[in-house]
Amino acid sequence: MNTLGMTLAYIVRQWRWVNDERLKPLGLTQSRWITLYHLRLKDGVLQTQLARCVGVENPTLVRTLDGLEAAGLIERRPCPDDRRAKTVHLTEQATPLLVQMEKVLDDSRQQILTGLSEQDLQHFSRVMEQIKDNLQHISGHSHLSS
Amino acid sequence: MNTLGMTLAYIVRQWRWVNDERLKPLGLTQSRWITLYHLRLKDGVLQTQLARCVGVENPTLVRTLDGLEAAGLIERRPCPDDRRAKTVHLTEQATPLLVQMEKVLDDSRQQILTGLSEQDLQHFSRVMEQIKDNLQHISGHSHLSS
DNA sequence: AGAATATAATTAGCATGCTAACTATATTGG
DNA sequence: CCAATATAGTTAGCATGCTAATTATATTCT
Repeated sequence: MNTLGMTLAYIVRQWRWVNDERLKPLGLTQSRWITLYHLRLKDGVLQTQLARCVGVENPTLVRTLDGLEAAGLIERRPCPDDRRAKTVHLTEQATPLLVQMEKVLDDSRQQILTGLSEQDLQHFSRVMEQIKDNLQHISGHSHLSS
Repeated sequence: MNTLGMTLAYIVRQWRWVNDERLKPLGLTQSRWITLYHLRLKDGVLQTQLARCVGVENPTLVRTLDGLEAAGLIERRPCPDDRRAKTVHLTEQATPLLVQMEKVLDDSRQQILTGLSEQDLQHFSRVMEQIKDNLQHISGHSHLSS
């Protein structure tokens, strides 16, 4: 029956668990890592834009950023063009962490996708994209930017 | 890069959102539905076994069952063989709901998987199973029973 | 210009996942 | 038989997703 959806949810939870476990020594969690990952691509974006990239709602990102700011890994600066807005920046302390983080998560990814050919993964990704499109069509929004 | 994992997580959240939205009129949520679904297959199981089927930890299930019990959809009964344990049972009030629920979620599923052939889905499921196996190998546990 | 509306960030509070620690009972080993 | 250990259910508290409502500032329309 709907085993597909349930299995998918289970995989996502397990994947997060593995990542969280391995990021613990670095003082990171998966949600923090994802945010840093997107920040590295677009340092200095507005929060709202960052939330879109990460694929979460604004209040969700606010809390993640609070944590990262407290940990000294990012900085929020007032946006000169718009006094409501803030831009988000990586700090220097973040740089070495990013490298280690990358390595840890590449390892995880490789282990998790062991035994799957490039072709398998391409097919899998195509199906995922179709499902994502269908969902966005249903729900109306289209959160994710990238 | 790790877009695969992030896309997967996003899909799961969106899927849940769609289901929750549509189950709202029935007073249900996805987690409650999943629990009822498994209960229908194995009415009268022990909580711990049910948690395994659902694929969540015991405390997570406890809270879901609290909600379902308060809504009059399930019943916890003391287990005659083991005074620590309880068995979980669907109530009569649950029966009509199960039918409606099933219909709602079949519709969702069909919409969400629109445009994908049987073959696509089989391939997709094979890859999912491989990923699940890899994750279970990494994390040591093997929560999910079915 | 000024009123109405829209947008950026935040706060508050809910849902659902988790681990750690507790209580009551079973089971096992000396 | 009884002490040590294991197991079933629960509680407490954290993480991370969400929506609704707030505050401050921009934008738009008359």
